[in-house]
Amino acid sequence: MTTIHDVARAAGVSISTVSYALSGKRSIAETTRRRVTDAASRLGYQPHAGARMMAGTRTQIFAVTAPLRHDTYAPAHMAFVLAVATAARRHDYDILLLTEDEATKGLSRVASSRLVDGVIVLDVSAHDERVDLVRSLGLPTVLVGIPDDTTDLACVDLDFEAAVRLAVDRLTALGHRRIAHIGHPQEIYDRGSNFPLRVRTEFGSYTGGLGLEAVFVTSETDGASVRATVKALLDADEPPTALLLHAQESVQAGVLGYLAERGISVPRDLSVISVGSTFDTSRFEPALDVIPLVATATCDVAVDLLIDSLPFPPTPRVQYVAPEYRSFDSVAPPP
Amino acid sequence: MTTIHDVARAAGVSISTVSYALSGKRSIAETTRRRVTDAASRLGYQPHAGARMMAGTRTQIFAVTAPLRHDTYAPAHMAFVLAVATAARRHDYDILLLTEDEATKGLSRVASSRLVDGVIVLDVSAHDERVDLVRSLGLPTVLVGIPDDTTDLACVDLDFEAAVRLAVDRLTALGHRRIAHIGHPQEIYDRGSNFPLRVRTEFGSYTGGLGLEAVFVTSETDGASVRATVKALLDADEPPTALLLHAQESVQAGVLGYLAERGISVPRDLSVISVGSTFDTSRFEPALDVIPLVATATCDVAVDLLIDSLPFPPTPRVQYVAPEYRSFDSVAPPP
DNA sequence: ACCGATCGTTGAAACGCTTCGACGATCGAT
DNA sequence: ATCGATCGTCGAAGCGTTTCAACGATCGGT
Repeated sequence: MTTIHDVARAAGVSISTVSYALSGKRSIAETTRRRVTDAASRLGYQPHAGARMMAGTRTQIFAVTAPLRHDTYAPAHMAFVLAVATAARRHDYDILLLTEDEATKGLSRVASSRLVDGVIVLDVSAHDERVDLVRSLGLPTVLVGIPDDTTDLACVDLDFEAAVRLAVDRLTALGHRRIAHIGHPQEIYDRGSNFPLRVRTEFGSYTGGLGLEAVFVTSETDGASVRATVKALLDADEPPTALLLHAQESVQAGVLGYLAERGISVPRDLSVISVGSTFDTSRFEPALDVIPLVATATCDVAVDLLIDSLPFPPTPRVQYVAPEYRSFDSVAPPP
Repeated sequence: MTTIHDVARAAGVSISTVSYALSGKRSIAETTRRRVTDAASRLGYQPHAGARMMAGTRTQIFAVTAPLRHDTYAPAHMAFVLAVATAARRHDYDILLLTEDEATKGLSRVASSRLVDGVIVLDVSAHDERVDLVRSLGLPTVLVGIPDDTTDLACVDLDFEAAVRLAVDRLTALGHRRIAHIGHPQEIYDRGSNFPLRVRTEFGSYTGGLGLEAVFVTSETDGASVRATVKALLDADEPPTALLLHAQESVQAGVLGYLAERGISVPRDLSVISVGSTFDTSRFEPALDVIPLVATATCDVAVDLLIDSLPFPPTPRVQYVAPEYRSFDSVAPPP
């Protein structure tokens, strides 16, 4: 292993000069700096992580806690973890993965052992046990997702409310007055899951404010339930002319399958928009207009927030990421 | 932050006594040990990770590299990462997640900065660029999956060959003589993906050795291709009486869907076994007998191998995890 | 030609831990 | 009673880095 001593010797300077030359924390003559960086890269010098943690104030590691609940959609989950890792690497940070059963114990442990400089908390639910913990830990932390009580917390999330309004506006602009929102299984709402609730609530109040006829329905995820849900919706006296989907991939696919089966054409007979989806709706048959939940967008913001505040906790705030509408021609004026 | 000094003062002993009492590396009088451990837990003492790395030889961190290819099945991927993390925690190890674009650069970095004590390489393919790297790094490493050239490497994987034999034996015992193996898309085999090839090869040679009529077919993952593949199989002159499935979840579901559509009853008309699957085949309709690829089983072995060898690289070897047959009544004698 | 400021560089301290060598006390064997 | 071995404890060195205080050299202003 090559140490800072080796580099110093090779460059013919003292170790402090090497340290300053590489960190840029003091002015160093350009020629000296070159000699040092050359020697360093020639020897393949990498500072000893432990020594750096010990002497400096940074560990260059973030902890990420990402609970895997039984109804977690693994691809999205993975995408968020990866997005955090990628964003962190851009700032020379590595990611320490804390598993669910370690969510609290693990956080305390890495905090008091000074292993990490900060924490990214993923998939935050309305009442999340990790929230109180990070508050008490005083470790720089950013939450991805918004809990009920955001006191003292820095949170980042897609602006689901704006996303709903964006979708509804698009539909009303085309003349739709009767819109149905198909959501997640009931259990999700009961448990206080974060954004499904926010979507549902905003859908209710925004359409209400506009004087629209709006219906909200939950649906279990199995094929039969999905079909039954959509059937009930379409067989009503005054069926909706547009659907706002916020549910898992298989459910949305199931809805489209059932529509095709009944010979209902999208968007001619019925307009459909997918909101807050983490998967690719352009590969559906037919492709669906979508206001996606983009892992990279959200996680980039979260990591930037954390980096900027170091070594202190970020200023408490709720940072919304603006929604973006992606059109694949699944909406049209009502028939 | 409470340091070893604080504990020493509280317990009325020297810091070296604290260190020995907590590590157990020298004999300490029982009463002294008690005083120390009491003080430590009372003060909530956690050794400083950096200091420990610096002084000791262990960092208590493993790196995990888990590339996310475009055809990676995310739930399985996640399950393996989690399984490694969980197994590692049992030995007081944390997991540093290396993302795909960092697969090689990241490995070198954590190696030369002495950030990790070892590496777990997940989802190894036949010709994996990470393999040469870990060989040259000399860092204790265990691969999950088996590359073509295993020289100097410690590898762990399900015994896919034995799994195939187990499945075939089950079928022949019931009297089946014509078995078809539906595999992954052609691309997967072309790329040299590891276990799909091993399954295909063993299926060919084992059924050949038994004098069975065996067919191997690939299938793209879209619904139409799956249906076409199965149709061709069943419309042959002498159609198979049993299917051995080794493909992704949607393909296996598609096969079952098409069978149902054609009014073919499993297992009355056709026996079906799923091999090396990472998902839950018992929730299929009908449920499928399966020889699963269990993430926890494999990763536990991998982590144990690594832990046991520390601080040296593990003895090179290929360690197979025995397959296990789980019956859900999807096989029966041929009609 | 001299003084103070600025610039580039250096030695040394400090970070918290592990571990080695040493030392007094205790004990069993002679 | 004496000696050697064993046991429990301790002081101090050392791990590789960052950073502070300090120092000589250079330079512009008088």
